[in-house]
Amino acid sequence: MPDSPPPATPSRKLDAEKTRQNILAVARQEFAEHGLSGARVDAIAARISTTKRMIYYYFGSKEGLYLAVLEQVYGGIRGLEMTLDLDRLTPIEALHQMVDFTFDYHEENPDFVRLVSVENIHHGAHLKQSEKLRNLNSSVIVSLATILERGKAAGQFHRDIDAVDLHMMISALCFYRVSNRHTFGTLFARDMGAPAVRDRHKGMIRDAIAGFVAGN
Amino acid sequence: MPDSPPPATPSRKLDAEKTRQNILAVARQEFAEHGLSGARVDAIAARISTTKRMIYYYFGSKEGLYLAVLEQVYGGIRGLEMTLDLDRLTPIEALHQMVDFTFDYHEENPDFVRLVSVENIHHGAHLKQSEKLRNLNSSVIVSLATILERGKAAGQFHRDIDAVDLHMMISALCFYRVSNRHTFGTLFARDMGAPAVRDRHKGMIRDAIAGFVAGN
Amino acid sequence: MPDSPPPATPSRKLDAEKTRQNILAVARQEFAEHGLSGARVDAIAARISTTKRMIYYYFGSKEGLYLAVLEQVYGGIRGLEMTLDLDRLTPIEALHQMVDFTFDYHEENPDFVRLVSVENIHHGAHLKQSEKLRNLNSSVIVSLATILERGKAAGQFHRDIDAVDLHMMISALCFYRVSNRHTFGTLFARDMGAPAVRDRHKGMIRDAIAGFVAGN
Amino acid sequence: MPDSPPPATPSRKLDAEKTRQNILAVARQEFAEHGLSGARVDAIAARISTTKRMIYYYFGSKEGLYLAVLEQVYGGIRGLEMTLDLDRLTPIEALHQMVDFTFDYHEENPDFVRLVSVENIHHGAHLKQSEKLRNLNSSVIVSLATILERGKAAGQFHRDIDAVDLHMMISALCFYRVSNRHTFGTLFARDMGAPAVRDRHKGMIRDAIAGFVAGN
DNA sequence: TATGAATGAGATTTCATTCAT
DNA sequence: TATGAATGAAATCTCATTCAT
Repeated sequence: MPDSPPPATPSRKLDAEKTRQNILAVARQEFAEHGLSGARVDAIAARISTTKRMIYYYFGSKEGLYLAVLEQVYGGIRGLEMTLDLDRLTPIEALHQMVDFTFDYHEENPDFVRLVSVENIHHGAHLKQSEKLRNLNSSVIVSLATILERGKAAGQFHRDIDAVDLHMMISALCFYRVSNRHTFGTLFARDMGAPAVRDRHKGMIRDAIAGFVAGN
Repeated sequence: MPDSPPPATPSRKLDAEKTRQNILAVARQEFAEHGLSGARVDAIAARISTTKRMIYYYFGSKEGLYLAVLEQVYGGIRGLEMTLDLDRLTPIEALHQMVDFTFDYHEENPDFVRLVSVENIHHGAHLKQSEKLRNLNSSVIVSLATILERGKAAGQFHRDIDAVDLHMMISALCFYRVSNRHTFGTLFARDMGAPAVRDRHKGMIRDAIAGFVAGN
Repeated sequence: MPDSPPPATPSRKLDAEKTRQNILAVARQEFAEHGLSGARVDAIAARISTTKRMIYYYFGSKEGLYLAVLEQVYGGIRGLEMTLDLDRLTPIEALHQMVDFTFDYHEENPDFVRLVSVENIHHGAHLKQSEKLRNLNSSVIVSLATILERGKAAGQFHRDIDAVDLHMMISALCFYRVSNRHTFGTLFARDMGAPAVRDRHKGMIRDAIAGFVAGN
Repeated sequence: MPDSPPPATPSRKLDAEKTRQNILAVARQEFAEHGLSGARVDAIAARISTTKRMIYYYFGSKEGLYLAVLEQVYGGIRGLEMTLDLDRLTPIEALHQMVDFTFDYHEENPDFVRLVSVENIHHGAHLKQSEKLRNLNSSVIVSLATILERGKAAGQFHRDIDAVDLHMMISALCFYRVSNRHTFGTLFARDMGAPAVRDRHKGMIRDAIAGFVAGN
């Protein structure tokens, strides 16, 4: 009785948070791998250290868990975007940096790409319904707007383009390579994961975007 | 009474084919709407005049039906691509035409876009497994290669680019707008379906591709 | 018009009988392989030259077909039994001959063995219901009775045994080897199909039966 | 109220095991009665207090359940065989005991006989696939080998016979009476279940085996 | 006589979720 | 807070049989 009483509330809370994160990490993989409908609560349960009941305890339902995954995953990229320090670079360098970041993030996070695809199959219903996600102010638009402004002021960019549209173009080029890797790769006999292909594509996209913004 | 008597013996066969096509059309919508896992055979059955049993009679399984849909849908775009007559146009006009076709096709066939997304969530497993689909050699690559060659010969294109890579860029820009419509539209408060937006994007993509291929 | 008009009714009938036999042969294999419940009408249909409809046309139902198979199969062994000519042999030789015939028939007709097993799983319901089968007078009992009588008269057999019981013993020993081949063979690591095993068993059974009937 | 309060925590686990056993017992009857293909999961469910869902919860599939039944049933006879204490008997008494045990077990457990027949219709596929069943080393072979050895040493047995072959003969004679009860009984107008018949057969088999092993 | 299409009924199996302790 | 057992509802799929011509 005198020795090692169970530590009080704080550790409990830590354990709880750890459990939550454990579930979330496994769920992310499952949802990314199989989609919302295709993922199995049982499969997630089988891979976590606690029991299936905890999923419902912490997240209420399969959809609740999916939403939490979505929030975590979008939070991740938004957080990283904010760490970009582009003001010290020239407009062209900053734009290259932006493209490189976007390219690398998609390349390195195929789960993110897949989850966004999944969410679009569901018409973005969960994203629309999540206050947290709707309020995610995307610093990337501000960053791009600043770059465009500075480039124009410097006489280097002549294209009249909206920052959101530019972001869409960059995203499209970086996203598709990963999202459509399997169909495109199969139909055109390309190994979309090969390093040489990746590097070539990165250069192409950088050039295309820079050339486009520069205008003529 | 005198007009349109039921056709004689062949009617049976026509009915069978009609039934098949009927199922296929409904299935396409369901799979596009809910994905492979999310689609319900019952829901498809409920929308056709025959019974659920017929689905299995004609397609063997839910996956067999999905595969048939995929084959039909890919066959559709490949068929249209072959009708493009670009040889009479200048290289620049031909490239514009190519972009316009690709843009319009994605814009007008969101089901195609969604089905391709769905297939990628499944790692392109069905596409890989279908001999019919693997043998679909895309005339679009030949067309693009010809355009690039002619443009270079005419001194109008300076970019050294592979036709497949160029096709990927065009596709990416046209696909993403539709595939990621919901998440992108929500996060950046854009109505991706608005005619004005559509026209602006079409111009942007045309310019970006033309500029890129021209090189500098 | 003058040349080769389709031959009239007789050929029709021959074709019909041929079709019937064709179906029957395939059905026998299917029922022997999978049992009554396990056999698939579709599988049988897929293997016959005519269509599935013919099965129902000729046999009425799956059960009707099964019954026809059963009748054919029992008719086969009963017919052969009647060709045995044992009267010219000594009682002991005749008994040996009887055992050899029974042994060989089971060994060479595993389908018969399997069908009888299947029918027993169904409590012999079809056999009981078939007038044709109930009326199959088994000459084997008469043959055995005669052998026993002659052997006793000759002072060679001392055992007081009923011909039906003797037939059961012979059948049991010959049937089990084939019917339980898979479980027995697996549990006791014996290859029940090996020629050496077969020959040894045949000798054993002959000896056991002869010894038993001789009495002591 | 005062008596038999529900047991505390372990009750859950006991209930689970009870549920499992309950399903197993009913399934045994169903599979014995209708075979693997003919048995209906619904029918099994209808006879137990819990729902059909539980069958899948505990056994995974219809085949899984069938396998569990098979393992239980084979375990049953093997377990009993091990309780035979034959060493204190004379070789001849021990052999009689062995035959009697085998005879009685088959007579009293027609479900076992039917299940073995069913499994043979399926080519022993499940037995072969079950590690548990493949590892059931049958003490009966050792017992028989010992009896044979002792009998020979005592100059009472002169037959050179393999214990496995001897086991096959005993099993065949005991198994067939039960397995082929319906067809044999019908074809030869014998009530195979009648006590008088049973006793006569038991004596016959005992004599036949003893006489065979004794040799002459 | 022959046939391809069709089908109702019911089979097995799956799944997210909740209960009892 | 935690857990193993349980479950209703619905999903996919199968099968012997019949229809329309």
